[in-house]
Amino acid sequence: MDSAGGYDEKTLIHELTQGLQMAEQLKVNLHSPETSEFLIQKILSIYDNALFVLQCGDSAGQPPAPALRAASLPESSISFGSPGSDEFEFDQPFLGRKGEMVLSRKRKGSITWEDEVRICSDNGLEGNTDDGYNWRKYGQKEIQGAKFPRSYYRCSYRNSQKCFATKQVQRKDEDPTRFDIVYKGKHTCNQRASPSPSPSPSPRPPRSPSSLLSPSPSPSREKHETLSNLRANLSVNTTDLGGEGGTVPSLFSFPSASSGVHFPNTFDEELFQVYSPTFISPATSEPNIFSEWGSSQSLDLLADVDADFEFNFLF
DNA sequence: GGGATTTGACCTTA
DNA sequence: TAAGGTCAAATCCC
Repeated sequence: MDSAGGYDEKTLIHELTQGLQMAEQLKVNLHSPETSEFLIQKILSIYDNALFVLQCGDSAGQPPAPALRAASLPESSISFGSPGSDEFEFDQPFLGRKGEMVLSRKRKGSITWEDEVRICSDNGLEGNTDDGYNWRKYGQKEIQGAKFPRSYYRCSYRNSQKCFATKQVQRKDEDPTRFDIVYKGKHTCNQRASPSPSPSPSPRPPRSPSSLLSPSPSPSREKHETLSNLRANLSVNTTDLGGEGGTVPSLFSFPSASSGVHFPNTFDEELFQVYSPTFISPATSEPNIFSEWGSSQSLDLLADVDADFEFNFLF
């Protein structure tokens, strides 16, 4: 159970502490323009949220809708693995949100980033984890130790545009209103780049309430509405990120970084070149879904970052 | 009829 | 060898 407030005093202190840490990291990383820019974005975001919390309190028991907040990166952990592969493999075992080691049989290599999405069930959006992309479900699997099955989705444009992005959606055991969404691979399709109506395949709504894990693809207009609804009802849980164990800070987590953010030489450039257009710059006409994911997004770089990266992210 | 979902079987990896 | 991930035939829905 989350802290009832979500954004209580403790959280506020945590936010401010994070901001302080980010400022320190900024001081260390002034030589890197990209890193500096990123850290500035994060600091602004953190303090923006802190102010918002102070101003608005916690009337709804949930963080404020983050859509307009300075956001840059998805609430998530991102795992980087071996380079040069366009296959979307899996991340490393990682520390869970409560600090426990998540044992998984995931494959090494490639990039994943994980999001925890809370879906409110009182507005008909339950199970709608639409993130602006069109996904096609290709599998569902019972996962050991998990109460709910995991659903597997791939980009609807896998064939037509050779877009090999995939995602996994897992309803959380402890809170069925929340979903862990693990994105794998990159979108090479144009479905978010162009605001024109969605090309075939024509989307359709979920066929039944049982498809709670099926994000319903929708036409762009409906998608906008859906996103608007999500914006108002989607929250990203950050309260238990590193909460109890404290080993997974809600902002940065670098395995080898003791005090400051340290980007491997090839990493920071790749990261920012790749992510900036998507996560930081609201350049696209489509709503930047990642910018809606809240104020306290984290970017956890958890896996092997000792290799050169050749990834090209095209969202 | 075409496209999406379901689901059991098969494949891959640790 | 077990578990996670993917395939593909069957089924459903518009």
